[in-house]
Amino acid sequence: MRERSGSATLRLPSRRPTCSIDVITVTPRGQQLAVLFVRAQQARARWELPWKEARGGDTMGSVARGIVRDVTSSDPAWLEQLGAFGEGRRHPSGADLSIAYVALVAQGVAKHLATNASWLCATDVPSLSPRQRGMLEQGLAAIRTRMDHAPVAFRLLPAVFTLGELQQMYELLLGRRLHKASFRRALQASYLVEPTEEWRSEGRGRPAQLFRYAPRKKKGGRRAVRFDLLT
Amino acid sequence: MRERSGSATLRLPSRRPTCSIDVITVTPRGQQLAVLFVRAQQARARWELPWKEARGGDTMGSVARGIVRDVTSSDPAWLEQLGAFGEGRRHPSGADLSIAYVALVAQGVAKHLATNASWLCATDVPSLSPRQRGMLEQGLAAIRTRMDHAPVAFRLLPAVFTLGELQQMYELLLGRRLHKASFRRALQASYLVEPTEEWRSEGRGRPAQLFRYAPRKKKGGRRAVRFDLLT
DNA sequence: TCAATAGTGTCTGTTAGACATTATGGA
DNA sequence: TCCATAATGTCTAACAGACACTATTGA
Repeated sequence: MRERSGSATLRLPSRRPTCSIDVITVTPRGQQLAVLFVRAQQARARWELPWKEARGGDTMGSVARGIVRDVTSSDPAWLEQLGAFGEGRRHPSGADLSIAYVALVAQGVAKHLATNASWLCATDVPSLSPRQRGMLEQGLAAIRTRMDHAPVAFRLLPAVFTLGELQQMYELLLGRRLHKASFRRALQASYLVEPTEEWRSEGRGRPAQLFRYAPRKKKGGRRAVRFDLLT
Repeated sequence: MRERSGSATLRLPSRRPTCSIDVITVTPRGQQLAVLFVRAQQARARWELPWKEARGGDTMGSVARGIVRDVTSSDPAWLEQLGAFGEGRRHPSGADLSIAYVALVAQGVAKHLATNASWLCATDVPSLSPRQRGMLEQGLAAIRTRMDHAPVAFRLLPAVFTLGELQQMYELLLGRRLHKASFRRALQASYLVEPTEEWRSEGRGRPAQLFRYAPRKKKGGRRAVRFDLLT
């Protein structure tokens, strides 16, 4: 690395920063979101967000994806960088800075969870290091606000699903209730799903028609689905 | 740094990554946005986004703020992290990864621009390294989409301003035209400004009333300003 | 028949955007 | 008087959300 800086005064270098890649891995579990944690074998070990030391060789995204694969033995349905967290030194690794990623994993796909790994409810997370606590908070907020939910929701569902299941997935990701009629209107306008001939009965009540993900553009292009909709 | 990783398989470490802090510094200039670039003294030197090597000692945000101060001799009105960029090795510094920040500087505040620094029009940027090109693209997009424009627009304007000037600032930051009547309706509903007794004439046409930034909450709380408004 | 859930039709208040009109300065 | 710009009033189509109603199953 060139020992220059773009017109900025150069401080005396102390040392190269140490750097970790951390992943906030989230999965739907019933009516809630669960977050993936790991902890060391020893007794009284604290839960941590899974992380790995960053080295010069790999791209950050592939390291993050590898962490998810190693711990859950499944590929994330969605993976996005959250940002770099460096304030304070309080990270399980002691790294100077940490690049955080948010990953979404489909429900039940992670059959072979690593030992010492566990899904914990997002609303009741264990005590973490300050840096990982901030990452987790921002990561859950990013799921609610930053991502485009349409393509993700469908990757978290089976190939066919009821509109009720789809709405529940949206509500889980957005973290708020949606209005049923408005949800279906917006969905119809978005041309994202098409009905199948199948129906599924949950045991009581009227059976629900099954739909599949089939994005099409119609006249005037696909309308944006707003989903501001509140109950 | 502990030589462990959270339940993930550990690759053979190659070396600690080298890391730079880069800043996309943007300022309003007339009807356009201008971006801050620097270049080395030598002949045929390419323009670069200003950057500085990250060391263990400083927080990333203070390094980014220092870069803006050093080059523009003014404080940014807004500074936010864009993310970490590490794909490829093609950065002026040769750093393995770069933490990018986006900064907004008020127009005309930067009186003492560093030598070899220049504001270039955002729509006509020079050839950059692949990594910095990606950063710049995402940075300009983040200004349009990610930030909350209300508090920033006012920090980029003088203490009193016309509603036309305010709308132009919003249009500049959002990168699109707004509908005048809708803009003023939304502004009124937001309780963000209050009129002064002054008027300013631009030479021709009816003089415009001057307003000042005075956020208040009224009954039912401040309504969200949507500014989806298109001409 | 009743409970429970799926799906749909209608109504209303809100509002973005279009458009027109008035207000007020300079040339 | 004419033009340019500011500021404001009115109209309409779109739509979020509420509500009620029908449809279809199991108990």
